[in-house]
Amino acid sequence: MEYLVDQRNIVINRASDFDIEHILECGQCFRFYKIGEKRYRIIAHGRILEVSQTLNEVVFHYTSEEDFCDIWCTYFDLNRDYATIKQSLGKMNNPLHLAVTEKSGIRLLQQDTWETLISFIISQNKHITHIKKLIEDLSKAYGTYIGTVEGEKYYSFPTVEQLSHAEDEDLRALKVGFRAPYIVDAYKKVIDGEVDMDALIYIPIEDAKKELMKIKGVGPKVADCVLLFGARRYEVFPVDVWVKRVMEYFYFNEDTKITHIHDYAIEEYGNLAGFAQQYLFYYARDFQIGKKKK
DNA sequence: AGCCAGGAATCAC
DNA sequence: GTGATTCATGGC
Repeated sequence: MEYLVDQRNIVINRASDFDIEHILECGQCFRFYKIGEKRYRIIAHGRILEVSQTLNEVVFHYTSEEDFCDIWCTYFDLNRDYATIKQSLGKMNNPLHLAVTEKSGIRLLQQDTWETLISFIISQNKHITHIKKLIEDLSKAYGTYIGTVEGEKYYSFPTVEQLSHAEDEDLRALKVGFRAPYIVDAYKKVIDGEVDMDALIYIPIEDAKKELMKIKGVGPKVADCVLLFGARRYEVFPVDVWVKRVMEYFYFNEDTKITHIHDYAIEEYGNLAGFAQQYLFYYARDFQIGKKKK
């Protein structure tokens, strides 16, 4: 996308298929804070960024042209043509058309694989609000101090090395509960090379999934999330409670096994499965699709 | 107040 | 191999 440099702000006019609220609130990332209407503070790649959006423009605040080109352009996936993706998905069937229309500003962030691994290990059986808190606490305890904005101190997500200083009991003190040994197993296997995070980007998708599932506490769903949100493997389809509900609601009309939903979606959506999943997930969660009323 | 959460390990058969 | 139970915690 074309952009302007305005002092320390980068301004994108007529940003297409970009809604900062959709991008951040769709459940793919956790380290962001809403500080106003369509204005967010984001912690990523060891930096603090603010993004605001109005009808005509998106502004990346307090950054440089260098960081915008080297980091944020990639992070926000700005060079991908989402209009074509949505067009392809939208004409597949009605539910997808509905989801991509309603959540038209989603872009899949290119996040750090290590951060997504630990984040989604933590995510299991938890509400998103609590996941965000735990990741923030983990960053405060083991990450690097980045800076202070409006009296608030911010810390980067801990590296493998930094997190390796946390023992099981330290992690339990941070209230990660039964996930503590999972986090320990993750950094051990990454440090000793038993799990190669860098290879996830290019090895065959089934091998990549198996590689991640060597780690205790990493099953099919967490592995798929790491591959989709960190390793930009768009051919996966993570199935969580919301995706299960929305797929049953729109496609199956009865209780359906997760494995069947997964295999069906992979077949149906092909190399756009990951994108389809994210539109569906956000749509389902926002509108509480398929959730039992009290 | 109690239910449930962007699941996975473990156990029972 | 499939299905039920358990796990730790707190937001809603």
